Amino acid sequence: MLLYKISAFSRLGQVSIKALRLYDQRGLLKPAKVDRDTGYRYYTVEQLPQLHRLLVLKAMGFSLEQIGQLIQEDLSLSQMQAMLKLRQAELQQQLLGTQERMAAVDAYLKFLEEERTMPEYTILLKSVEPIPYTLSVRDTIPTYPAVGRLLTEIMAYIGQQRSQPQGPCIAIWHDPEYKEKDVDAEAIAVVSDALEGTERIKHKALSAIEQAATLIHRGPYTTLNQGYAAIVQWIEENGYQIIGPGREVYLKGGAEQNNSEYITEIQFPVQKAA
Amino acid sequence: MLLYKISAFSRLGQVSIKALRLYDQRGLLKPAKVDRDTGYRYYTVEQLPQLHRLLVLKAMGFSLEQIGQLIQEDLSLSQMQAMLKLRQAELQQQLLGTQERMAAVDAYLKFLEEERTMPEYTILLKSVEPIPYTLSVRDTIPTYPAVGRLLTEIMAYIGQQRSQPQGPCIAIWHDPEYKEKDVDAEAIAVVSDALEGTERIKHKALSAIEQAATLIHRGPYTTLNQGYAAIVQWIEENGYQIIGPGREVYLKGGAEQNNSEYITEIQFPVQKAA
DNA sequence: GCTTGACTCTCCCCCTGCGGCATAGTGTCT
DNA sequence: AGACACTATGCCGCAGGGGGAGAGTCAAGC
Repeated sequence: MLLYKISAFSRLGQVSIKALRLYDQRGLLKPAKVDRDTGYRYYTVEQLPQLHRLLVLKAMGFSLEQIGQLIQEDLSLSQMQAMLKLRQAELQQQLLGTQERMAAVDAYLKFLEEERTMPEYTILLKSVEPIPYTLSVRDTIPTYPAVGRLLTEIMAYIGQQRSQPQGPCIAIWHDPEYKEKDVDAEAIAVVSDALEGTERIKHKALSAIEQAATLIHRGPYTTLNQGYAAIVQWIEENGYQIIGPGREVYLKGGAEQNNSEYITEIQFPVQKAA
Repeated sequence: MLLYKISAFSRLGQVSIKALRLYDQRGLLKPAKVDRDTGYRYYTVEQLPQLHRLLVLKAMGFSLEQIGQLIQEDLSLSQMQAMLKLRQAELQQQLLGTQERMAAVDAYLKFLEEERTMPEYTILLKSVEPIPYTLSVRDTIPTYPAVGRLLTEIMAYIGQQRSQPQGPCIAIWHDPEYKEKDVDAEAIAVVSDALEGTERIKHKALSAIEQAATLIHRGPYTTLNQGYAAIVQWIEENGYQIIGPGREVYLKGGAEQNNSEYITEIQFPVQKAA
């Protein structure tokens, strides 16, 4: 049987020498013979079909470890099918991921094309972690800014209990639609675990948001509506829909209405529209 | 200005501490202040919008190095657009790659579903490297196996020149369709660079194939038609079309017709059908 | 037989974007 | 002052090899 040295075999199989050595090391394709003295690897053409199979599986995106299992001789048909289906699902996931990235790039390009200026807002799709310990007051308030009074109320209670907030304040707007007045609002402060609530100030956990469109707004509260316009437009243009109440996170804020240094994060739970 | 330690800032921004330290090191997001003595990093909420921008770009799939360029303050609109378009093209490539992998997995699964048996042939889509120095005879021959005589002719010439073939023999079938007789065939042997040709035995370079569907067949030449059936079916089912003459590479072969140990690679130049 | 140049071997570092772990120094609360 | 939670740096690992160093081998020409 004619033996080929590694470079000849590499030309026959159109695979790099480095790759062949790696496949040997990983046990995917052992040379037909290895010289005991010199360590030289020798291959035969009989191994080309094996290499071919290996490359086919690699072209499907299997990892070398998976390929190692797949080229076992005793692999049953159903095992093969199971791994293929798994790979199919993974590829589907990857496809969705790439498509989302594409959509984000496209949207950004479109924005630059139309506005001819760097965007003031960048919308980020992300998951929002749950917060296990919070104090919350939910009430109907006359106008949006009035949520400040609910927050003040909670902060007063926290101070009275000789404790401190453990993170930024949060507001949740429960109305399914925009309302000018009589807003169903919830004010939330993050607290340490030991602090208990009252009848009005309830202790609760704030749930996570699997997928949220988020935006960070800089400037006074009076300009928040610009941020809302941008995020709602983004959600529409990117084929998502709002599936829950929006949140505002007061990363840097206070009681004044027009302090231009405030920083607020707007979060909307969304999902891909059908 | 309120300073946050790294874990607090990591919670605010929903980014791991490890990532923040990496971004610092790569110059993507330097902390507002670093304690000279302890090395502690301190961040401000002002940096949340920056982090946000960074995450947006990351969600588009940019590498950290690219992000480093993209968040320069003096980046012009057109530079931004150029990088976005580049990224768009890369993502498009990635999308095509994943779709091809999906198609390969799907085809394999479908085969297993229908045949309920491990396939005898594995078709691999790959590029074929050019071969710079070859001797070639092209002629019309009565039947396919008669190409052996052309090859014998070339080998005799090579031996006469006191040289040896440098790789496997190759045949190219130039007929645009299958023909029973009077086949337009080309026989090719790989030689070293110095060897010159004759009037009949021409010295030429064998061009590369950008994308070829390839299959490795084991068995006598009389069973090659099974391999052809499999590869043609695969090409049709996977939405490709043949765009050039097919090749046979005699990886292990000889003059006999029914030697069952022969190994032959079949190559068809293809492209995605419109 | 000897030299030369082309191959081949094994090792080690590098790439990405962090996660995990080890070890040592800090901050804060009782 | 001790305990515990944080933080720092630094090293290893990941997948699939690429690149290169340093040393040993092979084949051909003289």
